[in-house]
Amino acid sequence: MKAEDRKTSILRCAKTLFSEKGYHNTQISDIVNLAKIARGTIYQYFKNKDDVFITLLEGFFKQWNKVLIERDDTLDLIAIKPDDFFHHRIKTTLEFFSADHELCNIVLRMGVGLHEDLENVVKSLETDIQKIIRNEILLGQKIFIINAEHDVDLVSNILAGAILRTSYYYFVQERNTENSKSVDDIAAGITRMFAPGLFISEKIL
Amino acid sequence: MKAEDRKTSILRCAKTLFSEKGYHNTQISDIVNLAKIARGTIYQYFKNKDDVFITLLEGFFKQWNKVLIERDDTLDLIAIKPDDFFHHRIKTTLEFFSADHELCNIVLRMGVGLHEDLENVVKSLETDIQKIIRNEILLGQKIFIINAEHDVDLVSNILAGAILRTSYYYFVQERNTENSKSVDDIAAGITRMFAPGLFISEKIL
Amino acid sequence: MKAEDRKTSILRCAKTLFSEKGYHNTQISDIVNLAKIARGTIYQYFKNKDDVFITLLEGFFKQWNKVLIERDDTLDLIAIKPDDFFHHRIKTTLEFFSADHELCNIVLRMGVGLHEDLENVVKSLETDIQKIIRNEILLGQKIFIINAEHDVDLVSNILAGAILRTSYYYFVQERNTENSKSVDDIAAGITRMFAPGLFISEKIL
Amino acid sequence: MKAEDRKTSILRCAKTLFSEKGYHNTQISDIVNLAKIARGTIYQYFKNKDDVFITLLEGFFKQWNKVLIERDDTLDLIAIKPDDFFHHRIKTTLEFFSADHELCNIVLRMGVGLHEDLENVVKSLETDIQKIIRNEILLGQKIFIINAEHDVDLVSNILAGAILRTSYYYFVQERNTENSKSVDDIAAGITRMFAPGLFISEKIL
DNA sequence: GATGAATGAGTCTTCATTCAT
DNA sequence: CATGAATGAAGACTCATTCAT
Repeated sequence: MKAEDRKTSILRCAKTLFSEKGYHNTQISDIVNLAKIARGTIYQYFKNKDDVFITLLEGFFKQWNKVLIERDDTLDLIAIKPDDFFHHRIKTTLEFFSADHELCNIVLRMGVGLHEDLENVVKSLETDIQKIIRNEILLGQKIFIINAEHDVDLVSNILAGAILRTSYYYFVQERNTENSKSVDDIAAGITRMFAPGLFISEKIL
Repeated sequence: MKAEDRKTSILRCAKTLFSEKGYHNTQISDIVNLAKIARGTIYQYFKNKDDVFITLLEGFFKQWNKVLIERDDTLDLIAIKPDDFFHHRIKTTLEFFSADHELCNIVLRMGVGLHEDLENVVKSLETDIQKIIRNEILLGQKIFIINAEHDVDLVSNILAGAILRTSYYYFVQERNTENSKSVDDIAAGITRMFAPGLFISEKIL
Repeated sequence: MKAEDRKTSILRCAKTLFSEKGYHNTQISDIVNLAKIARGTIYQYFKNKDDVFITLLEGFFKQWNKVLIERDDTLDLIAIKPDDFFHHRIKTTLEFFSADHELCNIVLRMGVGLHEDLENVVKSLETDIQKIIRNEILLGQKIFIINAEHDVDLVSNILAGAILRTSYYYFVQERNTENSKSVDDIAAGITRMFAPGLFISEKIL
Repeated sequence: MKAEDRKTSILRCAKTLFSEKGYHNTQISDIVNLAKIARGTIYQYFKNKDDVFITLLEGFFKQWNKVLIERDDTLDLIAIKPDDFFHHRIKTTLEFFSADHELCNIVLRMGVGLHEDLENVVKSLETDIQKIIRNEILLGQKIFIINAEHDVDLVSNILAGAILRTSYYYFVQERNTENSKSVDDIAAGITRMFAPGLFISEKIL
């Protein structure tokens, strides 16, 4: 197997296990067993266990960013109505989470209670998500489509919390149950909830 | 020292440490050192490390429930306007989190990646919070003050996510920084965000 | 409660527990719980855990010796036939074991794998039993009722082993099952087995 | 070192220590020190301390059975006289014990006062030995060479007890003292003791 | 590159014993 | 004498990481 493929295969196995059992309860032996390689081989591709985990998280964040940008290219950013854009963004993020419930589980529930270093990686990831939302809101306020009364920090945290928890609920916890919901429905529901309070009313009407 | 006091003292020390370092990186030795007791003493009061952690979480949930009920007694539940009640509930919960940022940190960030048993305790705690919110919303819809269009599961998760994340942001992460905010302001901000979309408009006006 | 009674009560509880669970798996807490006394109290009556165990074993051996001597007083040691005497002794010992199956269990199965000191106590106890048998045989050979061909060490060990194991089998293992046997039957069976080889034939016929 | 060799080496060291100090007083550190390996290495080959001990006992029993069967192949089972066969079997077992006095010591004296599981292993081992003897006697009775008056359970326990104790006495306790005896002499002595009572007289004469 | 045996620091947990009240 | 909270030495077991082959 080529080096790059082996690395990918290890990451795929690690993702499954970290998602199922969390960081601490996933042993190096679990990963190498699942990947059908020898104990020592994993250290040819990763510095240590933390390195495997961080590589996974970083890949996730890069991927998410990329998806957001690609999807925006399909939109007419001038003509679009504010709540349509809100809905589009929510939906894109939810689709991303929903496509990989293992990654979703790791980011939303796992990987905490780690060493200080790792802890910071996880924290900054959630913070990054919130920062991006924050910038969107700031922009919205500058161009008078988002109510300027709202505190931008507060609202970005509200949205981040709502999106992350909703993703966890529908894509991990209730996945494949009768309670599950389509991404469309979730995005529409979130939009319906937030739009009236978020956007300058005239623009909506 | 009397037995009950010692137990309380151990719990207080454990809370501080679990909050600072997470479950896995808090050693029994850390706890007994901070509590200034001998290694074995902690095992007179708790079956094992898990037992300490679970006792902490259970105490938290009971406490939260109790605070909610007590605060409701000060309200005229008949006369109060829906968004005032919403604001009151948000504020009470935020006050509770804000009063004990260590517990807040444990519940919102820590205690994951644990054994299956423990994992379930933590999960069910967050689920409990969401279930209580869910019931409030259901009630609100029945008495026509909350928009029946909203899916009750979705909205309760949105609110739980928003509240938990906001609490974490302001009470743990930004605590004592220039970004920090009063509970009043946060509650008002959350209400302002949700009220327009949540409540039947005539009732608000 | 008077001091002597308390000591007796502790010993009785300890005996039950040592018999049930063996030395290592019997905790001081088990004993004090069963005796309904405080943890520290046991140390008023015994130097330590070993002291409790040794007191028990020593009491047993004194008791056994006493019973043998007392029973012999009821016999006409001159007139008795050799196999009757053999039968009498076997029976007395078996009766003694059978009367206190807890003690029997401790002596025959438990209390090994201990500290060096304790180990020696247990060893010397079994050795004492064998030594006593040895002396009887030596005497029997001197007065020409026991076949002088037999090696006295060997035969005494054979008898000790046979008796100890038979006791364990019938009084501990098969106690209260359909396999159980009366002391009389066991004694008769052992006699029937040993008499022909042990005794000078003319005396038996 | 190859895996199988290492396992064997650990077992050899463990046997020496369990025999010298008993189960409870043999620490994992003692074993790894003697085997000149690291603390963790032993856990690559055995689940835990119990596993080492049980492996040892099981190996012993398999070995003993094998030796008995192999030795029987050298006999003319039709022509042999009953007391010769008795003598042969006693001798084979004694030789086996005598060849490995450490194992002998473990089986006859140690490994008691353990957890319930282990206790049962040890018990069933002694029971197995007795059961095998029992079957031989039953057979002897069926073909009219062993006195049918004897209770088969009783006699098998007598023999097991006599053999186990004699082995312990000569191969552990008095090993290398002036009291020690050759295997031949012990076997002859036991035969002389049991033959007259055990076998139908005509067959002997 | 791949292997897997070996390592040993790090942790939890137990339990006999002490001692202030 | 009795109590029971406190002690801490001791021991089993884990698991990320290394390294000779």
